[in-house]
Amino acid sequence: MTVVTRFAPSPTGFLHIGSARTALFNYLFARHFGGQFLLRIEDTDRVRSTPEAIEAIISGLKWLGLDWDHDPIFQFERYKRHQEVALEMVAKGHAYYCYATPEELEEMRTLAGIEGRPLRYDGRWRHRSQDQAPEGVKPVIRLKAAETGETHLKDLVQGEITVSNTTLDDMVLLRSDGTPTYMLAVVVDDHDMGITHVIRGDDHLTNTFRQIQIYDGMGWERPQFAHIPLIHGPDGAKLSKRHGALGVEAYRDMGFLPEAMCNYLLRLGWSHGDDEIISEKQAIEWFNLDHVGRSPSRFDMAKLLNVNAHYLKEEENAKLLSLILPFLEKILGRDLFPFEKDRLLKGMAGLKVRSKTILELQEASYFYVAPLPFSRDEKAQSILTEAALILLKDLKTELETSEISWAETPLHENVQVFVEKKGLKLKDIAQPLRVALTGSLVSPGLFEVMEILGKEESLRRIENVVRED
RNA sequence: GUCUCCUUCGUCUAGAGGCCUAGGACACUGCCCUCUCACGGCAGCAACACGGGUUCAAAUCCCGUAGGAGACGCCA
Repeated sequence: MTVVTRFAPSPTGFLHIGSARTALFNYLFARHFGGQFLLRIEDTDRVRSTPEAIEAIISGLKWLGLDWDHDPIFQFERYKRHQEVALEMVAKGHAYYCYATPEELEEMRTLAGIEGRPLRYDGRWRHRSQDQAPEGVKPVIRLKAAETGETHLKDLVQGEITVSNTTLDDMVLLRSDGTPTYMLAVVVDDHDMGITHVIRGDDHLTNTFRQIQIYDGMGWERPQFAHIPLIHGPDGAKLSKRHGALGVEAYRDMGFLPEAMCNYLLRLGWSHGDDEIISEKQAIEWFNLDHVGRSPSRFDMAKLLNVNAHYLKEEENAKLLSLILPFLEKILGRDLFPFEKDRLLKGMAGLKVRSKTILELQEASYFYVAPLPFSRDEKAQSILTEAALILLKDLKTELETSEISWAETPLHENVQVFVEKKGLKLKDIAQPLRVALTGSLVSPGLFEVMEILGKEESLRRIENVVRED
């Protein structure tokens, strides 16, 4: 049997981090078994579904590299099929028309709440005949759920779960306007699409028992279910916007790499022994549902940052350059010259080990192309004492006249000798020199920077601070 | 309220009755490296929710208790 999984988001907002993980698990599971991963947009809520949200979901998935098979299926386009199934359920005696008004239902729930009963529909139209239908009320179609016995579910993550059928309620399958509810549409679509494994958030776990009633009523084979725990915020409560329930594009904008996001999300709730850094190839090879945990996990920005920093270090320099280019060109208000790109490319190795995100990388790299004079903060400025400036001036003269080749190691040696002759240590000139070259107290290694900037530019930068007074 | 699920360091987790004096990673602390900041290396801190069983032996199995989460819509 070929494995077929699906990701079925409702386009009512961005692709948030929990959904992204669900998509990732479905993707990996399908790829692991050489099966198919399908995308279905659940847009039956006509009021809340938007084209922008559809776009956000699709671009989010693409960014993460979770490519799906075939064209996406839009659930709303299948509403006739859903109606057909609802009617068939009525014909088979597994569903019935209900004429209760929304006000009536509201009242029913309030009363149940007061009396401490479950907040469920009481089945008042279950046994009434349609001749008693009130004038002008359009009915909904409700499931005629089993009232006795138990329903068993062997969930691939949660294990065996049994629920008494007395807790099931007669949920709405078809709304009074003829549109299907989620409960009906998922089941029909999952069945028609040949989904073999439904991997979704465990907020759907209790729904599953109700959905099983539809599979059974229609005589359809049930798929395998795997309900994965939700992601919680750092405080253990449901993930909210305050702590990370952002769209994946927000993480992209914060400077995270898609590989890092996937790796982090994968390890949240799933493990493979002590492995932490897992490539996509390896993830596909290793992933299955056996090692998905059953308890909810908390979103931890610090760990995400760490994983991102790792992938940043591994990433190719040219790729990183292409990621920071738009930022630099925007600040400078012009395209970069080839020699500037060249500098950045050479400097990338030293820059990327010092950055955790692309945003940090952008800022850290700016000095390589920034125009003189640098804007310096107070601390950097305070390093440039009179004594320091004299020292820099001497150093400049020394470097100008020296015949050494302008490369990291000889520069290091040369400057070393220079300070020692003055009875000083390298650290005595290091910070002033750094401020002159980069405008900052923090940067890649001095001599690496000097080599990359070249003799002319390095001396120009030193001259620039020396001349200020 | 009713039903269902969950519970190992602060966080993510390893752990399928003896390999557990409970391992790894992040975070944190200290040291080393050192021109700054990082990186890297070394070391440290730190957990089986609680109470009963079963067993020669339990983090692992069973039962309670507590705490947490989810579901209970003509939302998905």
